[in-house]
Amino acid sequence: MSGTRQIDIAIVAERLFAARGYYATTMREVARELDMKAGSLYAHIDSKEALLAEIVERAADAFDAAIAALAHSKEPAEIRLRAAIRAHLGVIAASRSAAAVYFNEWRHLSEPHAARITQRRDRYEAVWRGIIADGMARGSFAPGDARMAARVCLSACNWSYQWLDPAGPMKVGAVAEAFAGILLGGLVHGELAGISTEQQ
Amino acid sequence: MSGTRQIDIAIVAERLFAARGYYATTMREVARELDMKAGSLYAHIDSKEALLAEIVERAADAFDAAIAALAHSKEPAEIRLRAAIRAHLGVIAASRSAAAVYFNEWRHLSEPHAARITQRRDRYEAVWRGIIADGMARGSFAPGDARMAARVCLSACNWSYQWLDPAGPMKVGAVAEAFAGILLGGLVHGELAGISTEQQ
DNA sequence: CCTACCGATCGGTAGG
DNA sequence: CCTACCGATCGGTAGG
Repeated sequence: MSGTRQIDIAIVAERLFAARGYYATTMREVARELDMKAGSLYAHIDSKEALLAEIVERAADAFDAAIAALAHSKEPAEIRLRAAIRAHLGVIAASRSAAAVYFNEWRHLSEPHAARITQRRDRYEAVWRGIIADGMARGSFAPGDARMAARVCLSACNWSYQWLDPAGPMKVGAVAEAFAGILLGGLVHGELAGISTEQQ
Repeated sequence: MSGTRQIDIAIVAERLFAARGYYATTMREVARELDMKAGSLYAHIDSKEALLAEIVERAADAFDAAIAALAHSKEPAEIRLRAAIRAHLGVIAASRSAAAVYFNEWRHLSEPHAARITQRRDRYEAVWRGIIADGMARGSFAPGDARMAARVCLSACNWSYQWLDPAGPMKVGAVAEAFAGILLGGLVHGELAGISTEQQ
């Protein structure tokens, strides 16, 4: 279940699943990068899908862990949201391929598992929504639809996995500051009112 | 090349590619939804990949067309960016599955084609960057890194394909207003300075 | 961890 | 547009 060889396999699979996609990656490719034969992989794993499940679940763990301390913090909402942005981008930067698999390939999990991931993602989003709703309630953010505002923030942060590169010219902390500057600026000073209830 | 039957095939393929992914979708599934046999598809299309290429290219056309008038408009940057957000979300809402294929499956195109799509996407991003740089130069947006700011805005808008639903409780126009409220608020009033050049 | 292999299925074609 | 089929390749297993 957790031998060192099993970890090697997961690392290679994570990279290939991220680069080519789950279905486009064959177990023969995974084996080849480890100088093994495809059949030998199954001494360490149960199935290709179990491998995907493990990678996705571990990525969800990383996101959860990164904001766990913020969920019930008593800090002001601006501080908490800024920290959440930094944490979220930090997880992505620390493992772009895990993030890519988490965001793109989870849907290839079969049914009890896919629903579980959706549920975890909903809970994660609820933490962001809670921070923003708190800021609106206390008046540090402009009043508005916290659910939609959380989605705007998370959408921006999620997509960054497409281009965020820790080895790139801009450090992850600087990218997080840019995100926070715009998103917090918008939440504090933007015109969010009126987007709340008048929709049908 | 463009018979009505060929369009039917593209419509079905677009939906299945979006729902299951390119590799996970078989030509037999596409055929089955059209009450055909798999082999018969090839009287109308050249290959599975050519079908993907057509869908992706058409989606890129839709995004380009939606902001074409904004690229060289003389309007103020706030107006243009707001219009770009509305247009972008409008394209996604009008065809979520095309957007999903465009964002997720283009990488399965083989090489001259994949590079072409990357290039088109870069040019599209450059229009957004141009609008934001213009706003910063004229002082209607806070000074900062226009490239990064454009990425924040586009990242938020792109990810919306994951949940934006024209049949949902919130109208697309209202969603666009929420996006514009936060993103424009952040660009106008946010703290964007200092994120520009001091990175490595 | 390998050899050898299995049934299933894939994209695509030939010939009508 | 169908029948019939092809070579290739897939995830996975048996038996060592």
